[in-house]
Amino acid sequence: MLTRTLPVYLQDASHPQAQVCAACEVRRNALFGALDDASLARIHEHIAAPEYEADTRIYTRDEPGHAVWTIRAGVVRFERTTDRGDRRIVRLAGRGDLIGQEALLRWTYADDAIACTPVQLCRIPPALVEDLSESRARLLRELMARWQDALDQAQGWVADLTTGPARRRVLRLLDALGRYPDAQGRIWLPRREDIGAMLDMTIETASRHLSRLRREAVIELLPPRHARLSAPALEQALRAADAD
Amino acid sequence: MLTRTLPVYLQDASHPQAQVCAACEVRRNALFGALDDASLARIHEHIAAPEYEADTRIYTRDEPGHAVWTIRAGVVRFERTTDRGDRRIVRLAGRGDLIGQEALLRWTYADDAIACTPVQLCRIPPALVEDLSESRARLLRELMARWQDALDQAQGWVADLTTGPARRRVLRLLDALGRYPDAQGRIWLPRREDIGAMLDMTIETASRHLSRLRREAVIELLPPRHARLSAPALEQALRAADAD
DNA sequence: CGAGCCGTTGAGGGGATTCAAGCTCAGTGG
DNA sequence: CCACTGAGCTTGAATCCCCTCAACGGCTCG
Repeated sequence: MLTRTLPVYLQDASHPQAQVCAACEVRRNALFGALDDASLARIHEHIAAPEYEADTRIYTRDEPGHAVWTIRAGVVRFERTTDRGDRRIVRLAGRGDLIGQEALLRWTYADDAIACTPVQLCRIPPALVEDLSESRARLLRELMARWQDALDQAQGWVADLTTGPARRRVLRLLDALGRYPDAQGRIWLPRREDIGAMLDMTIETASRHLSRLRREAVIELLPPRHARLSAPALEQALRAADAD
Repeated sequence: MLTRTLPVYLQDASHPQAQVCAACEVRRNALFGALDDASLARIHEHIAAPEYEADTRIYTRDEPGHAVWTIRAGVVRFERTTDRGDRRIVRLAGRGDLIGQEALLRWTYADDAIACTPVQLCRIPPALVEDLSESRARLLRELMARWQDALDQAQGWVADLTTGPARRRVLRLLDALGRYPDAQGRIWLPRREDIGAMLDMTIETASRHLSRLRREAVIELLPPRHARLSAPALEQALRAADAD
């Protein structure tokens, strides 16, 4: 059955994974669809095809990334735990998607990856991809790092800025804005309408909470569009909001 | 002043951008920090250093990407408009960050990028990066595409699944899950607790809205963990929820 | 059969939205 | 100089949606 769909020169390849890879129905949509059959033949022996049951963990956040995977079947979810302690699912991935790309940078995984349904994967060692891109490796690594940073930020945004009551979301936004101070140590404070667009709340709710934080001496409003934060007060307020 | 910090062989380079690039204080953290001075000298003449005032647009969603930028100073926000018509800010970027990476794939931009504060940028044509990575171009392109897809999904998650009242968020989740049907045309339906973790709501709220959608014949619950959607009813319910 | 997990439904309270009024401030023109 | 205007922000009151707390039913499994 299977061999009838294989190119002739692969029909009696020594390694059994050769047939699995060459016949893979998602290959044309998957990462290694970009490779020709000859290149594929060189690497297929290093690729495993593990399966996971529903609700089993594929990898764990902060764990060193030893593999990147392609999803051949099933649904995978990415989870994070907020400082407040509650679990947030920040993304889903399905057939044809690539997961654990951090491993190509030799980074630790940025999320917990867990099977939602029974899943079939292709497990690819990072060295395999690195071997294929020998030149300008440093620039490419930098580029991939930027991409991963952006993705990490986007997922962190979900976990931090869309979670919990309005006061907590405002505090976390101020914390994030505190990382971009200007020369005078002030932060850029968005218009209330923009805060609403960031945190999914009305301008009235944003205004009420900022006013309250001003009365609590967490923030000093410096209109227009600027403010000064009290780092200790902010940290304390964040801990209080996360504790509850 | 400036020339004193330059390597000798660059001090009298013909193109003025040579000095700007070589002296750039963010260079060691920025994308082209990975390049040596010789490579940098070859490309600097193609890099512009534009500035934007606050609240001006750097690029627009769906516009063909003709450049990728590094942020030298200031804060940039990424915006999307939900189907419902409201504006959502899905990410911020600051000094040292790379924005508009889609352009390296010759894709259109995935978001509106707008300056929050006055910003100083480095504008890099995609051809420059492509010239530097001649071999295995297709695999690298595939890889970058995966990265961008993941980022796009993460930002779309913010815009779609964390916006608006609970009923709307549940509907959008069902719509997303509808893209991963199994062989019987059923979808994987998360446990109520997982729906809560995805949409930032309690299991009771998730259950109430699913029950209501069942009574409205939008969804047929097939416990455990599965369901069947009525595509037309779902679409109609989505439009109704977005209209309001 | 009882224990435990998962899901559903109800009652009550609290927080966010909605609707509305009034404020500051910059720009404009009488 | 000051009235006028409009944008942005603040504050209040009423409403509504969602959360909290609680009880209960179906199901699996020891």
